[in-house]
Amino acid sequence: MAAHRQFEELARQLSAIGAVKREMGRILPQDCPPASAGVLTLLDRHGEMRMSQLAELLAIDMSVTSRHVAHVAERGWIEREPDPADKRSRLLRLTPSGREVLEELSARYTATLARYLNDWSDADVGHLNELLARLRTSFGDCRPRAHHDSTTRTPAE
Amino acid sequence: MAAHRQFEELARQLSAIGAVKREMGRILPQDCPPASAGVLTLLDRHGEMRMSQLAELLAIDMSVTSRHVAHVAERGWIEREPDPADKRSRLLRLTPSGREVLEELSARYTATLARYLNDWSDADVGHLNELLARLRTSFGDCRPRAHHDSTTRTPAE
DNA sequence: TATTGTTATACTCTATAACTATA
DNA sequence: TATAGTTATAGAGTATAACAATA
Repeated sequence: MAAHRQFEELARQLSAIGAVKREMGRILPQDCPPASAGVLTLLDRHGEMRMSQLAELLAIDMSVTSRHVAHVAERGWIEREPDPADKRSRLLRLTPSGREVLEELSARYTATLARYLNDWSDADVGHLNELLARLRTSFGDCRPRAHHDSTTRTPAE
Repeated sequence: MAAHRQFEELARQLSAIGAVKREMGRILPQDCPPASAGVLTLLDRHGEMRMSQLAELLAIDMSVTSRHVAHVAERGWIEREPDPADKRSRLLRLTPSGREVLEELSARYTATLARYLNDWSDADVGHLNELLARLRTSFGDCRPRAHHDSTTRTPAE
């Protein structure tokens, strides 16, 4: 197990990494906020899925997911078909238009990272990716749980 | 330079790491949102400073910094004294009460990370810290710049 | 005239709760 | 009764612009 000091430093790094996330968000195309980019990316990687599955992958509440999905659906980037197996559910699927947006996203993301990280080796980026993935796994299901005790916050961010 | 594929993956990891940040935010004490914790932590690490310096360290606009600082000042966690060298500026300084909050923050952060990352070695956490610090350095000054072109967003997050 | 900091406004993101429709 | 999804409401975070005070 790691030292107290390392944990304090990690808390600080996590707090500060928001600046990088914001910078990445700034390069997105018009009408495509970071949340929309996340929805499209996950549908591309995992294929057709239901709202609840998407919310699980995004690690956010389904109510929030619903709005993000509505945003991309209104722009024609995804389709929402009723699930024949359960009429309460809707199956989400990328449209050709959505795939075009994804192409643009990919181009902008990689161009931006290639610019900022021009002195990073492939192994460096790979290692960071692995550690971030492991960090998320270690935190497991981070979505809000019911019954918080009254001494802790239940914030929004 | 790293491969296209690695950059796409990093973009995805950065997008998803928000879940971990939110979980860390949930364990903060009442009346102490993540932004307040950030202000207190930076004042502790770097000592007394001006608004503009704090905004620089937080990598957010000074207008936002002003509000975060007001929040912690209203709770008596910092003092704001006029800078004798420049009457436009105010020097920010932790109070004993602010240091007590910091003690609590440190305890909660480390306890939470120790729980989630119980199978991480000291070297693992250290390596992640190094890579995150390097990532932030590579992005340099990520705060918003004037004169964006019209094809990119200028979001809030 | 330029800079430091504050305030007003708007937008993004998220959580909780109430609601509808279906299982 | 329980579950999938939507909508309304509230709160946190940030950016831009306008403003006040000082350099």
